[in-house]
Amino acid sequence: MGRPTMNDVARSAGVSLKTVSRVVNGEATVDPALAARVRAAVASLGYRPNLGASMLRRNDRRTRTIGVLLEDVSNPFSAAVNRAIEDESRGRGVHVLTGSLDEDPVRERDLAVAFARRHADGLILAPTAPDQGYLATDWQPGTPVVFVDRPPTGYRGDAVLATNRSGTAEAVRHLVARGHRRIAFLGDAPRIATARSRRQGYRDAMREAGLPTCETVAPDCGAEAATLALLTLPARPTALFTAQNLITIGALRALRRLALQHRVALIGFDDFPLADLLDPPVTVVAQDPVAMGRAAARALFERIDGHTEEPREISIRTMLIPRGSGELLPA
Amino acid sequence: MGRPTMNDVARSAGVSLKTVSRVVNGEATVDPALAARVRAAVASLGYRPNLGASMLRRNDRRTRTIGVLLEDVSNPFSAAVNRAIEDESRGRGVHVLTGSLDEDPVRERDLAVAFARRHADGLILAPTAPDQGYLATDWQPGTPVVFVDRPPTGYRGDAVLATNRSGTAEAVRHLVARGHRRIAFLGDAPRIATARSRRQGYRDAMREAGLPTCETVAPDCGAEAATLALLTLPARPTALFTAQNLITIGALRALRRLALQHRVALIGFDDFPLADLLDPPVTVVAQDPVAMGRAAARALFERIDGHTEEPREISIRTMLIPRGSGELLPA
DNA sequence: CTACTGCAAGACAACGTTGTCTCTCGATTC
DNA sequence: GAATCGAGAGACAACGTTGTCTTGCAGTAG
Repeated sequence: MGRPTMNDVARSAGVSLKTVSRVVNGEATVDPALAARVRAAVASLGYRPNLGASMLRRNDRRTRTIGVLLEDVSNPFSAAVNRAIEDESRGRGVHVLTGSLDEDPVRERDLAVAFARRHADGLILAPTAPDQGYLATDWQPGTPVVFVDRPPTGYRGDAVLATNRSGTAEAVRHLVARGHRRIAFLGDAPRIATARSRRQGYRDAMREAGLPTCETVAPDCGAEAATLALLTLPARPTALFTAQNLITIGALRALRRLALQHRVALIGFDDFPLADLLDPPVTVVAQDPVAMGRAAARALFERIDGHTEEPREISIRTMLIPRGSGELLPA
Repeated sequence: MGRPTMNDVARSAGVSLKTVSRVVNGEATVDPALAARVRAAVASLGYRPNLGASMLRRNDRRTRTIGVLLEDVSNPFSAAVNRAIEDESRGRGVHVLTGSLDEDPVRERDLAVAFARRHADGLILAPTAPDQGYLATDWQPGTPVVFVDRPPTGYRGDAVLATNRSGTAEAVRHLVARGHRRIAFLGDAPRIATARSRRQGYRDAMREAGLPTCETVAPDCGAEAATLALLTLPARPTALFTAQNLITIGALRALRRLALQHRVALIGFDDFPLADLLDPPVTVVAQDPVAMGRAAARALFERIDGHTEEPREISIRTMLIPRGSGELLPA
């Protein structure tokens, strides 16, 4: 004997199947006495409606589930986006299936397919594959996709992006204004869209100031080594811009190691907890992952509700938070 | 016209519905020529099986979905647990529905009910309600629940717990061994099970050493104020044990504010990023959230696979990581 | 040449629910 | 007092799949 069904409840209450359905769905056209009998039977049998079966039959064909694919739900940025999406979904009775991509294009595609099979009502995706063209065949046409953090390639959809380029340019100008002329940029591989935008911002500001650029690609795990190499150059930079969280932390370690943390300025992209408790406190270009998650969820739900305008690009402003490390003057 | 169904594929390939089903499910008893026709039709129509309908009819009645309810998927501990569960599920083709409870018992129950309606195959729960007795009526009997981080009350199930009590006692002994006699404990309200265990560990060690206890309940948001109050007492403690992440950080801020960070020792429960870059580096009792998530997921899958032994309690060892703040000597 | 075997493929019911149609019966209207 | 109406309740089909049973047909043995 599996779990009880509406039929079991109907038999137990001595009414028809359909009457149970009406009571369970709160339709008003049921005699209060019958409704009470039904509710008693529901309680005594421990009946619980089968959402899958109900979905199958209903006209709106909604599973009230969305898929969320982020870089890694355990990193602070993705986790905050994830949480904001959850909060935005809660009020609508929508639940969230999550997946971490770890920069793996195959996983991105596999999980998109898996969520499509589950008939998710929509997808929020921080793309990692070089191209999202596969969505045209693997994702259900007509079911909305909203991109977050990184723009899509080869597929059209709303995108919620931080002001990567202008935010970085602002930070570099901040360094220039304090007299720095040798400002190095440490960033991710240009394969990643956000890395490209931030690099552009750096170049914008350096060109404006008529300064030569100095760019390094720093792998997440090798950021400390890359920074050490940079800082032991003959004409070492007097300021660093680190274009991503893990790189910032690697750079901090390198500066600490060389006891240069009070002599070389540093601004990092993306805020992190305790940045203000370090010595010196770390100046950052803060993103607003909560606003990004919220905006993405809202855009998705608008589409799910039938909005059918041209895809939009929604910018979430970054904010320069001066704390000390970015205000150090050149030696 | 909605998305194509097996029937559409069958018509398009000129075969029966059932043959399509066989091909889609990879059954061997289909003529290769027919199978090829079916596959072509699947591709050309963009057919994607409806997992909900399939679930409904299949004998095993599995949704290949589990529910995960944690304190807050954006806090580093929960996020790491969440990620470990995801990794453990991936290989089994199981997807994860997540929810954040924010210490709200109502939300715990509501989300458990919602996941039950969705026929999740199992639930991993970090309980926040004072009692999980509701599961007996609201959760499907026979569908497994595994508890993580905190033990259940009023319901039996496997539980994966950190060594809260012994880990705390070890840390307090560490302080005692360095000559501290006035050691204060700052912890969460005793409503929370882990807070109680850690408090017990503190009492164990203090009694062992014959020292008087000094305990404060510090709300997450007011940890800094609570610490300030404690440190301005006439006979102020020479060492602090903070029983939780946010409290540790509040205490750090308070110590910094009073410029006591090099004079009052501090050990915190639960590690956090950058603890080693602070001044002084922060000694912690580290939990292993990845091991906890993994153990919980494995236990759940064993139950789903039919294991039916007595519920177990699985301990995940904490580890004292001496970094500096816990090795300061009393003034 | 007939009867039997085996296997591929189709017909049909069923999973648990909701949409639609029909029926009954009491209340309202002229 | 007969015709009309409305509302509550049930019968039945349908959603998209899979389990089971039946059919048809080729191959084999007697």
